[in-house]
Amino acid sequence: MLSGKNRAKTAELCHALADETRLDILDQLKEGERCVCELTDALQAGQSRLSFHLKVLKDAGLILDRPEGRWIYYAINSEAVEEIEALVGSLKATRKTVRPSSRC
Amino acid sequence: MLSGKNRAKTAELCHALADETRLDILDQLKEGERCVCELTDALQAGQSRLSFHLKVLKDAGLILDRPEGRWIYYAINSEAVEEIEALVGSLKATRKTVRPSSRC
DNA sequence: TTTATACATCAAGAATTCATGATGGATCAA
DNA sequence: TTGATCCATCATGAATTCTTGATGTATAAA
Repeated sequence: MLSGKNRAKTAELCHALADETRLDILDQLKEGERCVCELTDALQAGQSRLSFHLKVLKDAGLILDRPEGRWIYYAINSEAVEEIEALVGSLKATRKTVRPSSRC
Repeated sequence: MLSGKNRAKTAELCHALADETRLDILDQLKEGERCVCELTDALQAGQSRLSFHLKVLKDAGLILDRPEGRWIYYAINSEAVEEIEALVGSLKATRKTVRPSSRC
């Protein structure tokens, strides 16, 4: 069951994935880590806009950052992707039986 | 890669899952189909509020509805859950290699 | 036919999210 | 030290989402 923290965590993770710009970012990161300026080039998006979306992804735990000199490299956190995959999978119906009761 | 329609579809499905009320609904439907009035009882939520969220879930294809007399029974669409599970899974990093180039 | 129930939908406002441009800190090169 | 680059963050407004209460339709019971 999705109770308490799981439900909130699932909502947060799904919200992070519920935006095309963020999905584009993740698609780029699938190829390997990237810094923000590379992403602005690849995605034709403004810097502050990408920073905003990167923060959403990072707060949700979906990406990791690694500062190096002037740059900050972002990479997918595969553990988090697997976590949300499992949470989503847990939504599948368990019973195939007909409804148990009707009280309306 | 998440290109075009897949990206939009993923965003829509994830958006549908990015709300605690809707996750609560799905959690109820895991036990079997339910009508709206049963959900209002179980979730302590107003009827128009549930109708709103049920519509979001239905538009995304995550639930199916079956009218019967005065009632409308909703049920999880397991195919859609599996679809989004696969789409989310496709976000996992493919390369483990170090970044290929730096041009900033 | 009248009344009650189940549900969708609408209208209005509150809350949240997103985009854009500006500002500032940190790092590095000159 | 000066200037340039990379990035986060802030401020503002636009857009979207969510909640609530009201209205309307269909079904079924009285």
